[in-house]
Amino acid sequence: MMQESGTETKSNGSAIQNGASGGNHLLECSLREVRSNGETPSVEIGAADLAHLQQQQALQVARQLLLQQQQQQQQQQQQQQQVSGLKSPKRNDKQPALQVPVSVAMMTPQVITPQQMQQILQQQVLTPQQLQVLLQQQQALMLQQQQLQEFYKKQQEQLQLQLLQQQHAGKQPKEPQQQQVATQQLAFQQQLLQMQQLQQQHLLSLQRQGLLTIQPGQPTLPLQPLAQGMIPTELQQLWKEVTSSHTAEEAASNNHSSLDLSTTCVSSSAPSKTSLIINPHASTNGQLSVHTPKRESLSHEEHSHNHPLYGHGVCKWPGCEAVCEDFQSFLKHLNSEHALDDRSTAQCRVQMQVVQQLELQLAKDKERLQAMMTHLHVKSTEPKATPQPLNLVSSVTLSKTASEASPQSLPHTPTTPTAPITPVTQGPSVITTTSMHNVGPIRRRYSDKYNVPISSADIAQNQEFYKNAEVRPPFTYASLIRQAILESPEKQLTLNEIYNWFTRMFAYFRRNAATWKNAVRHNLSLHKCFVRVENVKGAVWTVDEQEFQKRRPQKISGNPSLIKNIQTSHTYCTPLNAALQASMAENSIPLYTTASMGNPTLGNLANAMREELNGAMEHTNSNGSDSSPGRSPMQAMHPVHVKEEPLDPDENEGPLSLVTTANHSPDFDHDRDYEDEPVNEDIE
DNA sequence: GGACGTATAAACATCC
DNA sequence: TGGATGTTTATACGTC
Repeated sequence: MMQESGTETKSNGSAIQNGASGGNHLLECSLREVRSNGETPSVEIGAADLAHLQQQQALQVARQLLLQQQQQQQQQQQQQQQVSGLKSPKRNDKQPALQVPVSVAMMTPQVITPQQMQQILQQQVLTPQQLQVLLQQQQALMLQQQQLQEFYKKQQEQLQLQLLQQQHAGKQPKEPQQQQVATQQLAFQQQLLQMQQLQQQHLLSLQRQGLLTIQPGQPTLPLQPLAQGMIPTELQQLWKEVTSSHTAEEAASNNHSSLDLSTTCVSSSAPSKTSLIINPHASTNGQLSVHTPKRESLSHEEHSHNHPLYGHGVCKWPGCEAVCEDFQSFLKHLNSEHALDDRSTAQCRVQMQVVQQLELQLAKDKERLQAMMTHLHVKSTEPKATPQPLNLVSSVTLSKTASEASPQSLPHTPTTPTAPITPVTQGPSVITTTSMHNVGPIRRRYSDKYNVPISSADIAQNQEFYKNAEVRPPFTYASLIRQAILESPEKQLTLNEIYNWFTRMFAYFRRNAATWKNAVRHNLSLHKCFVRVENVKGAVWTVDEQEFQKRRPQKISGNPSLIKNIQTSHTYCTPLNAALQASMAENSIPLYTTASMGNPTLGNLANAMREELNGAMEHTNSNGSDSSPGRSPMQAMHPVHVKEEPLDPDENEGPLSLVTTANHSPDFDHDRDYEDEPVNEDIE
């Protein structure tokens, strides 16, 4: 037992340590690889060399600029002559030829691409702090670059527009216009050049700080197209999946087609409903039309059901949550507030990163799970001989299609009583693929380890996570309903308010409403602890705590081994949150690691763990007398339960699954009786 | 193997 | 009349 606890704590601690750097996951991985390899940079170049190289590069860019400027002017002159010489309007079709030929170097001032970053990391030994500095500066530069790029594209469009007008007019003097165009281009290119130089200086400063060394064999941060540098192949795919609909909508509504993101999205090969929205034939001059008959043929109702950015009358654009009464107003809101501008694009990128991080986290947790299972498998196969680790893995990697195809036949809960592993019971691994991809109403069983009564602290700590990630919360319906009711000011809610709480608190319950609402109603009716009260407004539901406690008696009262038990239970309950936090922190998910979870540094996590432990001990010593303002019903019920114990002695035998028992293995299942929820309640 | 708890699905009744 | 609400039953699964 103690050994197991120690193992848990230890592994958890390592997870925390991994997350302590707070840096990019990829960087961390690379860093760890580097460290594990024990490699050191073989050759370094000095600051002077770097500066020299960069100067040369800048000169080269400038030369290219001049050359392109000349070519461009020549080209435009030719174009003008052609346009003025020909009467056919078909010439307008060749507008793309008027695209200002932007040098790749121009569009990509020296920004370190992820690949470059990895290369660098593979050669350097950087501290997490250095990495963070590097990353922050890099992100700032990327943002600047992105803004410049978009500005440049707007300029291009304006130029095209002007040129078009000029061509249609056909009488305007061409030379001044052309000069103006050239002047604008030159000015902007100078801006870009300055930007590039700034970034070079930034890199130089990094190099001086010892954050960056570059091997002479390598080009100094080769200039690559932005699209290649910032959106690797996987990221593009991810982008397609994640943002296909909304970017398409935006692209259409804003009549833009030049943005890389939009085009990337539109070109997605994955069949999606948005492919209907976008009329492929409506493209004129490479631009998407705003409204097409095909698009209008889809009812708003259908849109409102399908649009990932709209749900429950609320705009789901990250950080928006504007209330839109109907889909029409939502569309207006979307077009007005989330038009294709710098902010929206930046938010898209952020979202993209979030998704990427989640994917990374998933992959990492899968690995960790595999390692844990392998470890436990080896240990536990000795006494028990029917482990099925492969099944466990396969259940985790179930595809959505497979899950939906034959939900019953698949091992959603692959644990068998004899299995030494409880696969999906690690805290973070609540984010299983099955739950992530579980769309249809799949009948699945969650073990009691999942169906734990909710803890206010649990939900508070992971609130943001469950709000955003479509992960099934590891709590029973009854616990969730109770939590919803108790969270309300008057400790009573109408059914609809309970529904709203579910959808508000858990992204998971924003799907399959019929299923879970039915379950909610079923639970309300089934459990005596939920009391229906006729109110002025109508019927409201309240919680009868005594009844609720009857269902889950606490063995804690009067138990001589109380302290030990509390500690034991704490050993199990802490890793859930800590592991979840560590996992999040490890993968640097800012969304979930800021407000809701605090700063997931090693120190903070350690503090949190200590506080939890202290809370448990205090709670133990106070013997259930709770002084917290948010009175925990559990704690409040302790005396009541003492009274009831003689009435139903059998309940003492029952499991006390008041706390997530996520990390324990069947080897110590007998300790479940001692798990206690108020440990978490105290924190809140 | 049975009791128990839970999830899911469905049928049905009632009310607005 | 249809949807929301509430009740009840059946079934499946996991744990003890």
